[in-house]
Amino acid sequence: MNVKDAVSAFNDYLQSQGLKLTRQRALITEVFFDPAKRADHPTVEELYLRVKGRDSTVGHATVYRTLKLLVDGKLATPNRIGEDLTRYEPEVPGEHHDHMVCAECGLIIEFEDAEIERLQEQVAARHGFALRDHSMNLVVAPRGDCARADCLKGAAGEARGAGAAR
Amino acid sequence: MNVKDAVSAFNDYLQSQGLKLTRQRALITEVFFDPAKRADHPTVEELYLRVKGRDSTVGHATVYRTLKLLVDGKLATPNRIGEDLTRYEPEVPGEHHDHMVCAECGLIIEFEDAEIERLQEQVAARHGFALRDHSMNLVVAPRGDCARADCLKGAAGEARGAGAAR
DNA sequence: CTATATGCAAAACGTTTGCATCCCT
DNA sequence: AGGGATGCAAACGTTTTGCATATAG
Repeated sequence: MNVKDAVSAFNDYLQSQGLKLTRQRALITEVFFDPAKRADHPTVEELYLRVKGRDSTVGHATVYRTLKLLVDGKLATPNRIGEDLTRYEPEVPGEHHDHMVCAECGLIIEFEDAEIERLQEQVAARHGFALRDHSMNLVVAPRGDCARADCLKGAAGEARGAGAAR
Repeated sequence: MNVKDAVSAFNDYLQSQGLKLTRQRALITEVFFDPAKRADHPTVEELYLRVKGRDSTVGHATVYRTLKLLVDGKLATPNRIGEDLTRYEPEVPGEHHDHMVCAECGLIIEFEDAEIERLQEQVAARHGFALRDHSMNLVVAPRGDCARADCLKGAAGEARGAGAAR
């Protein structure tokens, strides 16, 4: 999903709700879906600062409010990966992935595993429920040294969709 | 792990750190490990209120500070199951489980699945990491009506109906 | 035009911390 | 006795909200 599609999808959502695509909302969405930053999971503050860099008049509240709308419109997902801050990640409709965070350097790796998801549904079913959503975060440690920049040393990119550093 | 063992284990930890087992710390630990409440995952506020019921002089800060010590001592685990609040759960050394939360009523069910855990290790290994820890939360919905006797639907205050609205 | 959105600053929330006092060991 | 520990309230950082003004459609 490129920037233009994201803004367009957001606009569709806004219109369906009788809301408006303002200059600020478009800008925030553009910055959030900026291809150069797609791998990270910004906090509201980080996103606010990036937005501010392009338009210093945008206020804190607008970023919070817009992020909430993006979540409602399924274009963003809040994620509490670490411990404290809420991070948001750009969402590509239809795709799903979980996270792996390196305990040494904090690198966040995305992955998906169909087999695990199948088992999750089984577990829910076993308790009489239907699986509606899930979150899974693995805390991992490198085997050997952690070289920060490329913590995935030796990680021959197998498991597809593992959009780690690139 | 019963109440007495928990307090004792906490005391061991405290002594190892040159800290003291005070009346308040013992009380908070007792309340936290109260068998009648072992299934739930109290927020700091909930625990504070329960403690306050037994000794109204205990302050907010002490509960926060003690909970942090319990976490350091591996007797408690912070868990962000729903969306907002941090919930703490009594930890039994050697045991592990994940959570399933009902989107309708907020009921939290604990489960463990060896197969999923095995796959998690595989995923980590596939990326060149060793699995150190993980958290997994399933958001589920009852099939049809929630017929569970322990369905918390309508139970204000406790476990807020996670997720749902999206 | 009118409903919605904005920016600001203040409020609200959970959590932490400084400090004078208190209490374990 | 003395180094923790406590309770209180003030401080904190994040997120929300009230309000007067600005703007999209």
